[in-house]
Amino acid sequence: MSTEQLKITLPNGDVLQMPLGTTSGEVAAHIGPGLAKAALAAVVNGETVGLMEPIVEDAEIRILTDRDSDALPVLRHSAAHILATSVRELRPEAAIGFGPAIDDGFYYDFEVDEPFTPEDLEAFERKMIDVAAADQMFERRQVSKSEARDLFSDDPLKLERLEEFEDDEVITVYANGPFLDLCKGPHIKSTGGLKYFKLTSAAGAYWRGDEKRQMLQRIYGTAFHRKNDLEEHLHRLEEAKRRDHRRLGRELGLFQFHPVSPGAPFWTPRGTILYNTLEQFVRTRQREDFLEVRTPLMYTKELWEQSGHWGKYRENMFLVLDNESGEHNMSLKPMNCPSHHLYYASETHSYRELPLRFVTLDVLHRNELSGALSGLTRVRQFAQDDCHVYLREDQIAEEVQFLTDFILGHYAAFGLESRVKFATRPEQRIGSDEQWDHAEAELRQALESTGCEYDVEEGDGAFYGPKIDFHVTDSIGRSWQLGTIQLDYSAPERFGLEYVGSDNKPHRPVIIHRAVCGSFERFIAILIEHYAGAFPTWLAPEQVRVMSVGQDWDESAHQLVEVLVKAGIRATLQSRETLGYRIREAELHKIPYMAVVGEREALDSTVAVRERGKGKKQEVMSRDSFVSLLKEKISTRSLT
RNA sequence: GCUCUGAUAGCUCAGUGGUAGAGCGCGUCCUUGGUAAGGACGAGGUCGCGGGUUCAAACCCCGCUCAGAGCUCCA
Repeated sequence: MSTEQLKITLPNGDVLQMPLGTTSGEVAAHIGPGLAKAALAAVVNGETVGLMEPIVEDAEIRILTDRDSDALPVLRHSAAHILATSVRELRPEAAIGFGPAIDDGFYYDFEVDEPFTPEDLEAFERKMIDVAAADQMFERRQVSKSEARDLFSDDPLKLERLEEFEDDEVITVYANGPFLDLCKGPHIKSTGGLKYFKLTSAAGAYWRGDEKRQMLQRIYGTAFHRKNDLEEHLHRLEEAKRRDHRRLGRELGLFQFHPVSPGAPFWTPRGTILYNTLEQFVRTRQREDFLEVRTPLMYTKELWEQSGHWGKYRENMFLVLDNESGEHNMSLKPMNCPSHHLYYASETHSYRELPLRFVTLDVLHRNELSGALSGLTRVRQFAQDDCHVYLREDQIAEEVQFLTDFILGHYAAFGLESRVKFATRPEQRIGSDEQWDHAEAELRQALESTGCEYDVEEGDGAFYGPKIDFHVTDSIGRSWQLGTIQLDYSAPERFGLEYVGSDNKPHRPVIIHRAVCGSFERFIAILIEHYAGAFPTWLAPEQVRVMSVGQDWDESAHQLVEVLVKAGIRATLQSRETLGYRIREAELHKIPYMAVVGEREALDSTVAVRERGKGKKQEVMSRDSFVSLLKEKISTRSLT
């Protein structure tokens, strides 16, 4: 029997002739011994596969080494198996669930009687080192479903998964040493390929993510090809901890929480300045093109029935008892939309008036699950910079362009980099396919016309319409979803909204939901972490800390404070303790400017200015120059 | 909400079935300072709340509250 030849195309365009059934590992070896050694996996016709898998058709092939980010999930998935191998060795009674690679690493779920302790994790980690040292091969096998049933007869969770396959389906299993898993792979060659890894945490997780099913114990870990990458990753985690807004919020005295109102922040005087400054910034930017309205915080259920919230969102609403009827037939508002719709409907509108943009910064309440609350990023009471635009269909493109510029401009003011995502129809939705086709086309075209780059997220739209989501990346590379532009054809129907067209006939407007900050609370949390608490001058709760060298110069220092305050600058005097102590205190509180007054400065009306984080490098300037410098920084909202 | 972990001074945390500890912060006094901690003394705690076990509970057990991690990634 003559061997059939395969055409193997390499990334550089070279074509190799290899026999049918050649493995990608053999291809790598054919290219060179260096590559064979470095090879971890391969991409064959777009699919990531292990090196031992035979190639059965002509293929474009790319060998993955530790330089390819595509190779990381393979390593991490193998790390998950090595973890399970170790857990099975130390805790043989543990039933194995799933163990995939995830964005930052991997996890594996186990069903055990006793949850894992930190000591268990350490023991598993040590055992993983042994397993890696044993250099067990990852062997891929294909079996029938009934064979698989025998192989996994002791693994109830695997058996459950197995039953979801067709009876004649070929099942792939992977074995390394004593450990066998139902797994499509691919994996690295052998356990020895795992060198730089760490188990990070353990927590409960529902079997198959279903809260009605049993709780398994999940172990999280991460793994990298290179030591440097692991160290960088761990360093990033440390850095995130250092910048945690909950910690900085306490240290800098910005906000507090109290058990008597879970999920609702208390803003301190400093935090309130920060909040108000942000709010004022938002108001200033919206003064010309938006109409701010204040609306009630509480509504009867009739409104929520009309908006659809009573049916779909009631679990998240704080219902209020009406003493007269004895019923919970009112609710604090979780969103502003219905009140804006009501206001729109209260007058007859001409097509000439549109677009109309109503903005409300009121307090909203949403009853989030207690376990979901977290600092300022997930709260029960917050305020959105919430806007609803009422417009004609022919205005959509122009409006989306306007709003997109507006939103991106907001993030740029804080030095936040942004990314745009276009989210299309979700599975659960209202409205006909024709409506969706139309809405998506409109929105996409509008987005195209802005010229900004965007990713498409299929199925991620709101149930009433497609949307554009705005994500920002903070200074340590974490991504946050903030702003949104959502097209809504449904609410105008529900609320019977109309405008009078040039034909003197009623027409239905379209609504765009728009938020920029998301919520002020969350946005402030992001700012705190982004700046690590060192706010630019215009945002800093205290902008200048004035200190005298000694009490003899207190009077002079006090005069400087008065000049600064009169100029609208947030300045305070600190004259106790030694100068060194006060400098340290001001640095730790991340106050942008320290202004020192001593004999020299008092005599010629100057001030010695020290900038936060710049150490001893100081500049002596006239008091007028200092005031001008500060005014310039503040009015331009300088980020430096 | 569910699983696990935790809750001790304003903050960060140590600690033990038998009298409550440190550092920082705070107060008073001394020091009168030139750019990241001057010194002395002192005040401050129903050890989260409620029950139980015990001669004795802040410590052991149960419940509650609040907080933290996780509960989307699918052989």
